[in-house]
Amino acid sequence: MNIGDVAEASGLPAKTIRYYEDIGLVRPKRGQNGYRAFSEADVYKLAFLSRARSLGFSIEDCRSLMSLYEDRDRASADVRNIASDHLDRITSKIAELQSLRRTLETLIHRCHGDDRPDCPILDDLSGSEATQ
Amino acid sequence: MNIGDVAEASGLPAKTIRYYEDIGLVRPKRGQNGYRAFSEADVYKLAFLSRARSLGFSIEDCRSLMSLYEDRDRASADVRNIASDHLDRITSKIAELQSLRRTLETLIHRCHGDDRPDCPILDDLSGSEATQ
DNA sequence: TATAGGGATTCCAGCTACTGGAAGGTCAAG
DNA sequence: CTTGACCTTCCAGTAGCTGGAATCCCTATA
Repeated sequence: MNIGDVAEASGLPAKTIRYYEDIGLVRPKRGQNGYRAFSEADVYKLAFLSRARSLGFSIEDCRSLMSLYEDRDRASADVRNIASDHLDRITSKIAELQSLRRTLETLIHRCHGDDRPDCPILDDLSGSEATQ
Repeated sequence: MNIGDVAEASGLPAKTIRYYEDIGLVRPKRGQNGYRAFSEADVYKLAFLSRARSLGFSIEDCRSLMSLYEDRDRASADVRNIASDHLDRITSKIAELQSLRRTLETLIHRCHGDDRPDCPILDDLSGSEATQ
């Protein structure tokens, strides 16, 4: 299979697939013409990567998950740890963004938003008023 | 004021302040020794930037906010628009992360997390089961 | 057979917003 | 005069791609 077909099958752009090869996530063979020749297993791996990335796992997480996936003797706890850590990061990111949102909502609410020049948002940013 | 003092006063690392000068967010004068010589206004600007960045505004947002801040005739609506757009981005990011979190929670919950090799998380990633 | 197109290849650069580090200049204290 | 803290510039790297240029390969049609 050529890269174009694999791109379609895995849902990843060809550019991304080349990049994944660069960083050693997949190692397709090469045909005589120099084209990458992907096996079914490669396509599978790329689909796996696509799904894992869409779940927000980092490339390094994906690398670990892939090697666990390929290790038929791994403990499911290892996988769960990676996922749990990821979940924790997501949870704190959500909390952080929610706090930000509350602050912004307050500021926006206080700003009359017309063509007068005085603006509580800028006042807050400049430190002349304490918010948050 | 030298960069070290400004760093302390504004809460930004010296490296970051130099970077902000590079990209034209501040333009401190220079002393005879080549050191940056920051005015009170510069310190003010940097504190403004620090606060805006901590609220998650992008550098380009900050650039706009700063120029609005310096324009005594600007309409508060302009500021409010930037802040509202930012709020919208934050809101959708939160929703996205929450959806991710739900999926991950489900997967983690289904994984027994012991030293047996079978793992629903990897099964999902490999596409052998439909989740989400 | 020439050519046109659609793919494939490599490599280089750029995105965001810094951050680390090296090599060196400056200043104040002792 | 030396020491150490501070400052300078410049280069490279972070994450994860993405765009683009120059070139090559394959297939089909005139």
